[in-house]
Amino acid sequence: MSDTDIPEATGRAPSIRDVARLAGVSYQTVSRVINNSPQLRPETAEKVRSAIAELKFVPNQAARALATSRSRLIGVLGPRATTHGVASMVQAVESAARAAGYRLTLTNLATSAPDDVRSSIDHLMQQGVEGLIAVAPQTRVLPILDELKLPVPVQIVSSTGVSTSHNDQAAGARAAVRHLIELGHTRILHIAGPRDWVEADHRMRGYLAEMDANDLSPRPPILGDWTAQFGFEAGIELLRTEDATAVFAGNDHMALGFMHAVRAIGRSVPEDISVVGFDDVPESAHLWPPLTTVRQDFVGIGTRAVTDLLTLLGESAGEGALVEPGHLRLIVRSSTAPPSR
Amino acid sequence: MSDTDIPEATGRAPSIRDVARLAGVSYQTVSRVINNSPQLRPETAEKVRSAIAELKFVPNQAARALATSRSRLIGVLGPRATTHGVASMVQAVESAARAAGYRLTLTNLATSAPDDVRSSIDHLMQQGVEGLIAVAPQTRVLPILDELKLPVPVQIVSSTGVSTSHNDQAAGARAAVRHLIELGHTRILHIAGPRDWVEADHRMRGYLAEMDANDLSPRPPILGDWTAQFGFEAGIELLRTEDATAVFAGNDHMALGFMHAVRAIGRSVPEDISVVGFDDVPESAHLWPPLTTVRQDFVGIGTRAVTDLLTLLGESAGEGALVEPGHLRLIVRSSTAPPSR
DNA sequence: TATCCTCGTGTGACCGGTCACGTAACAGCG
DNA sequence: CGCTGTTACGTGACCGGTCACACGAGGATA
Repeated sequence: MSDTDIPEATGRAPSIRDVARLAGVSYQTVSRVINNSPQLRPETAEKVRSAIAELKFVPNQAARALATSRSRLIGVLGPRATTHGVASMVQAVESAARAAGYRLTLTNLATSAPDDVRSSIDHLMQQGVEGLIAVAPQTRVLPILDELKLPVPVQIVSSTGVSTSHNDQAAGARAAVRHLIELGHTRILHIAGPRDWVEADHRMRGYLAEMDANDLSPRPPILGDWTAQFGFEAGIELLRTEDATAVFAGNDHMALGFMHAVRAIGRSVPEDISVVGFDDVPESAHLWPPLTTVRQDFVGIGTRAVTDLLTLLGESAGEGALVEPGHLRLIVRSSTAPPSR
Repeated sequence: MSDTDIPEATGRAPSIRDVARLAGVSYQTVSRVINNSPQLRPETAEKVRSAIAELKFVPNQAARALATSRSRLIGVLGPRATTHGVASMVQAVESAARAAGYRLTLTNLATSAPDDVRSSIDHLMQQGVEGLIAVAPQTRVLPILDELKLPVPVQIVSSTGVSTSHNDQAAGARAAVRHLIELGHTRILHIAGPRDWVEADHRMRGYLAEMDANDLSPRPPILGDWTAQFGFEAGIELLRTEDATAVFAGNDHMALGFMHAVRAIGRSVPEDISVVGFDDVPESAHLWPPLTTVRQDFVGIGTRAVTDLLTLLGESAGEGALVEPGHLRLIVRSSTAPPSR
């Protein structure tokens, strides 16, 4: 407001040198202020800060990245899915990353074909990401990730658990199947997720393991695509050919579609057939009948993936230490009951 | 493979000067190759390309952004919602942006409180985004966007339609309500979305307008939060106090919760009460009863938002011209029927 | 044969920060 | 009073690209 009303009518955005000139200091001092270096007289810092405010100066991240060779960018590789689980995990990743001062760049796989995967990863790498988070990757994505030998750390975040080590995912599936067994069911089917999803695989293995542990013979799982539509179609088919009293579906959507099929052929859940889902999407409590399912801590998993990745990046664990994501938990509602026959 | 097996054991990534040295040309020539300038002898280009391949050279985007003052970055401001609609739009935005050679950076609003919104937008601006896409913003976000006078173009993408001009959103709501009226319903309730969502507002207005146009007195809409849980609770309450034969819910989830409430008090859909939703999430066809709803072209809307933004950024419209997103369409299923009384 | 133009390529400066120093001013100390 | 150490700041080079321009070779033209 001293000499001109408009401090800078120019086209380009102000740089630290513009700020320095206005504040009457050197550009290095401005740099110190924006990095809050302790070695500054408070009055100097204040002068600079007001110059920054006056010019509406915003540090140029590209320049900073260039000078420091640190992009503070994390790439997210998401699947082509619009489910509650995936969206929750992505959001959790975003807020955790932002809280830690990292930016996020997002790509979604068009398909899981190797070329697509490679091109998505390329796109991320070209941006100079410092780390990669693969959200709920299909199994065929993993070998590609390996084979590419990326120069940055990669973290997998799936409901399988953050790292491949604690896959209590299978445990969740076993709990679901055990619940059915304890109710007295013996002829239990499994509608699984797509062949190439890690989650699908683990849940299927949980089903097989639990059946086996109880000396029940599992039926070969049907491989679906996570959609209610598939659950419906598979249900129509299965109910014609199989004589089962219970079904464990790989996710809530397929369970929903299956329940539709049960009704469509004039039978009912849980009187004629029990159904268990997986995920506990927010709608599951309100389906008809309310769905017994396995709840997951999507947010905890996503958050944990970021803290783990940051550790890999040599970031101090920081506040909050490492929070263990909540465990999988069986939620019993009314889609399951003892068999009537 | 000539002198050393490992072309470059060094720590830093190769730069155009490294490539130039290996190819025996100047760094400028390398720059021309990666920008495929036409003024190059094919053999020279080939030499450079093989050097690039050998060194696994990847252009540094930060340096490029710095030199050109173009970040080719688009910021996405998403709401805190994990719904199918939002996720679809974000994915559509992502693939359209990538196809046009832009990168994407993502932020999710923790809440719609002004400070949160400002901080999210700041975070995006600090990254030097060239444009902003606000996905399904709450109404209170819009004035903030205005007030901030951002130096970059902003595009809203909501099911309201891409720009504020073609909000056939209200038309979708009117079609839903008209459907109920044509079936013979007169006492029609509306469970709306949250007060501060643009979508909620438009759908509510559509409800009011259509009731009015048919000389029916609308009941004051209940403002919900998009969740099935709310639909359930509101249903329990409404069914006790109101004497209606039909309900138009602001989205499918609330409709689902409402149907749960209807059953919970021992009545049934559509015999005792008809229900219409909005969005047509993939599950709606498999609910019990299958839900009459209004389908939206989320992907079309998201894609269109990007092409519009790119036009604002002075990008040639490019191939594919401007595709008009599909219109809203009423999908009649079995949750609606003529009133029995 | 001198002049001009075009094509293909090289040179220096610059984008906006950061880093490693250099250097005044002032204190404490023997 | 000279020496060293610390504090608070300034200077030059550099990160890895792009841009404007320079320049030599060769063909067309006068």
